[in-house]
Amino acid sequence: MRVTRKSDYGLRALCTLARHYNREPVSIGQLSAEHKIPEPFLEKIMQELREHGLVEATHGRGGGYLLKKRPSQISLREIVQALDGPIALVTCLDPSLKCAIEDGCPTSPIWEIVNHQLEEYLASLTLSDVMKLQGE
Amino acid sequence: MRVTRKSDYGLRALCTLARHYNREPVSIGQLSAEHKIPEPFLEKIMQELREHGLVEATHGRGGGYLLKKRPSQISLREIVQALDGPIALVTCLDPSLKCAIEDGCPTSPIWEIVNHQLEEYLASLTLSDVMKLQGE
DNA sequence: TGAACTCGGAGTATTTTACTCGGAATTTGA
DNA sequence: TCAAATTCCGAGTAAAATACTCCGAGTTCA
Repeated sequence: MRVTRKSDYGLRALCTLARHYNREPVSIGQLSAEHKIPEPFLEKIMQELREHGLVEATHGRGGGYLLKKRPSQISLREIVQALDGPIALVTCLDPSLKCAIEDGCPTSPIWEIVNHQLEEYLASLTLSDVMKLQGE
Repeated sequence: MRVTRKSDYGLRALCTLARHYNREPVSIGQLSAEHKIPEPFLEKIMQELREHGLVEATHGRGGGYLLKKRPSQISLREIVQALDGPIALVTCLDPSLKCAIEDGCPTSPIWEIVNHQLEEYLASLTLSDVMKLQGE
């Protein structure tokens, strides 16, 4: 029942990018220094976020990453899905796998409900909510 | 973002025990056959559930497990906590560990909220809800 | 007394997570 | 035009968590 460190790190980095929204790009070096995240690992994370359309990168000197959408348009759900893959509380619910027990699985209905609830809740929270909570 | 197989298996086994509530105990052998769970693994799971007061065991021939409380008194939260440990979406929130970033952690407030929401939701669902959803 | 059970501790195998490494491509400034 | 600063990409490795197994001992009952 845990989000991976990738999602945790990713969210932290995105917070910084949210602060820099509409300003100069932020490099891996800066991001990893600010959040104490190992550089090469964060590099992978940012690449995945880019592949999923959450950030964009500019190459070369002075380059780095920027949010591709407004902070209020980026939900926790997108972030977690981008970095951890589909949200599936039990393997049954992972679309890339199939449930071992074809039918009459006694527990999948309840997990489906919980899973759906969780997804919706994560979808309702955005980077700007995260920012708002920061000062407190 | 996944519940371990222990919780998944545990819930399945508890469903069977719920059907047998106030009847004869059910052995590991029966439970593992019904749900196709490896016997020695299920044995461990049932032991943990017993240690957490969710089931009770009777030894010897004809023995096995029974629910210790009514199905409507056993929540998904208890089950998951018994088998997977504390519900903590990020390591920050695990009471047995401490957050690496002492203060000013930018993301822990939001995770705390999501975590709390999830816990409450799991607490609101009980074994009898799981049973009700089964037939459908 | 022996078969059908659980108990408890200590192990192992597998999978997932958390990272590292190195070389190529791109951009900018001196 | 060259060197520094950056991302890109593919392939790897290390560590940790999960998913199990094994075995000997204790209980209960017929």
